[in-house]
Amino acid sequence: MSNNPTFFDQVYEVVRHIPYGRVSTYGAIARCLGAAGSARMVGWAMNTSHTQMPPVPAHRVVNRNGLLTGKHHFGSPDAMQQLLEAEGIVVKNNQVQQFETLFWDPAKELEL
DNA sequence: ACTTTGACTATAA
DNA sequence: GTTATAGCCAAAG
Repeated sequence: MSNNPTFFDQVYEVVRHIPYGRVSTYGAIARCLGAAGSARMVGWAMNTSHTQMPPVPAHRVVNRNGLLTGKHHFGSPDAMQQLLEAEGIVVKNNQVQQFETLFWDPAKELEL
């Protein structure tokens, strides 16, 4: 158990706190961790999220435009969209509809 | 220890 | 509306 708590672990925890049927963005998560600007690190953390336990609902994390940028990193390129649709989220052209309504800001909902 | 990368974001043209 | 470029920062190779 030589795991040292890293930036990644913080990302995983925040992503797990994303409620059902909601989505968040990399920048919002990074900013919540006090690392505003490190949005790329959040995405990279997701890359190793599959090695984390419990699994991280990475499908609820999209880019700032509500676009499913990381869908290619799932088992199937459409897995992410199907997961989102399974939660009642409407996805069209790889973009989350009503994104601003479904957007869940950890720094606002979690920290408040 | 150094270089490359990467599921981003913001601004500019 | 798009495309291009720069900034960003921490982990992986």
